[in-house]
Amino acid sequence: MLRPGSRSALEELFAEHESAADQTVLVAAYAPVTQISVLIEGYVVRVIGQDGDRTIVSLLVPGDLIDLPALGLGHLDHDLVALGPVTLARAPLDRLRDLALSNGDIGQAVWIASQLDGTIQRQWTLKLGRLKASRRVARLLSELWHRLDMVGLAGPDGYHIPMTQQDLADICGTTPIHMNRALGELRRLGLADLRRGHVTAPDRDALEHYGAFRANYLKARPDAAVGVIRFGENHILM
Amino acid sequence: MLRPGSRSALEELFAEHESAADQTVLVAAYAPVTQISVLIEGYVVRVIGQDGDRTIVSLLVPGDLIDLPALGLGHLDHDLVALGPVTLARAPLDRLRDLALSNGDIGQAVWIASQLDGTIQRQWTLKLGRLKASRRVARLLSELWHRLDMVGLAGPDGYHIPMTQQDLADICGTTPIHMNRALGELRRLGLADLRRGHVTAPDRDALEHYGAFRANYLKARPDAAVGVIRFGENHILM
DNA sequence: CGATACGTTGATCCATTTCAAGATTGGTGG
DNA sequence: CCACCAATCTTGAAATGGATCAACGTATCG
Repeated sequence: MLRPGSRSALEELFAEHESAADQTVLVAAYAPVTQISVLIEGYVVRVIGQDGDRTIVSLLVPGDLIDLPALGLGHLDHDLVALGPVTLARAPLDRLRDLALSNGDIGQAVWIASQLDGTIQRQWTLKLGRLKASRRVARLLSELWHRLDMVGLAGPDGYHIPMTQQDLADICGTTPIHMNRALGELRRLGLADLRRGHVTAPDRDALEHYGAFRANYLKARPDAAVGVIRFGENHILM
Repeated sequence: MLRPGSRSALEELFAEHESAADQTVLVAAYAPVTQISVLIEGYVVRVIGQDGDRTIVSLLVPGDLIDLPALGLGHLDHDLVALGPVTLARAPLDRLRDLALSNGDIGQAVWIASQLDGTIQRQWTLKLGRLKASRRVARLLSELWHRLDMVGLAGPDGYHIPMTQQDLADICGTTPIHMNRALGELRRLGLADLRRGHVTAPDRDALEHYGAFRANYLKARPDAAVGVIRFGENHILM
């Protein structure tokens, strides 16, 4: 758990807010990174490749430190692109690094954030390696539902996220045409309905089961340092 | 670059050595992790799922900190399994964490190691999402070649690593039967030959091109803290 | 009211899985 | 040293998943 002093230090460090429009490239691949951002509102994707053959390798939700992979390396191996309009809170990379290295529980919190990201990435690798398209989407939707739950952005019957079928295809490694049919199958099976970014599912367990999803990988040990930071209206897990 | 004092502190911390046989489960998924290990000799894979539907989500080579993802979380979301006989150097998790938090350049080195891992993981996600089987193997072999080069374990014409076709299939998300045909295609194209763990490729550039592999993601910024630690005969990048 | 992006559907071809069987290799005990 | 066993590798044929090409519906927003 973050100590109150650490929490306020972080809130102060991330005081500067910023907005960006849909499709903005927030950080370009291999460009020097000097600021670390917390995603406050909206969604961001990690993208590798150009329009013709772009792949979305991660999806970030409010509360995520989006350019954390650059903390040690100084750059990202991918573009960060806004999925819909976004709001960020920025902090100088140097100052966050110093804070993480000098303050035990902040260092711990940043480690946990980084490694939960790694866990999710491995599960994406799993998803692509093992499942067919309709099960990949089911799994993705299940994972997102849990992650959004953690920051209070999901309802009991579903949630909203501005993804097109093209985006889903880029995430699940299929063509948009096939993604369309995969979504059709989920509807036909009564597992999930996704229209213009609105995800609804009558039976969450059935959806998770179809996507071979188990939520356990999204949780740190109970004794791990995790706290809640407040940014204006929003409170963010960290 | 690691300062000499930091280097000797690490060498002392990882003084305890240990060996394990092929297929040993070194660390089980979701079990508490109290020690962090550097892989000295041999290879280790991160495995999710049982024998029937197991997936290899990462492959670790000498020099890698194999249970680093547990540094913050306290456990791993996957099993660590020896691929062939291995030698490890172990350190208590607490002491490494304290060292990383109190000593700037060690903290930096551990961050870099962790984030290079993350980069590789994203590129695996990419590999599975975009490429067909024969190109996936080509890419995997290219990546491994570079990683082994970094620790002096690859030759000019190839390298050795004890992977069966079943292992390759588990890595590339195919059936072993199809993996066999994919390897056959690489041979037929004159790009790579893999027999009993011996990888040879006459034209490295051609192999990398076929696998759409660019080595840039494997490198940290030049100013990043990277050093070499010596463990008996072996010297390890860090 | 028309652009324009997004979603839907059909037909054909290629990649991959699945089921089934056989060949090669490395090691082990007699 | 040979015979045998078990694991690994190889090959074939049929069925499914997914890509590709092409066309058409349907929002949504100036």
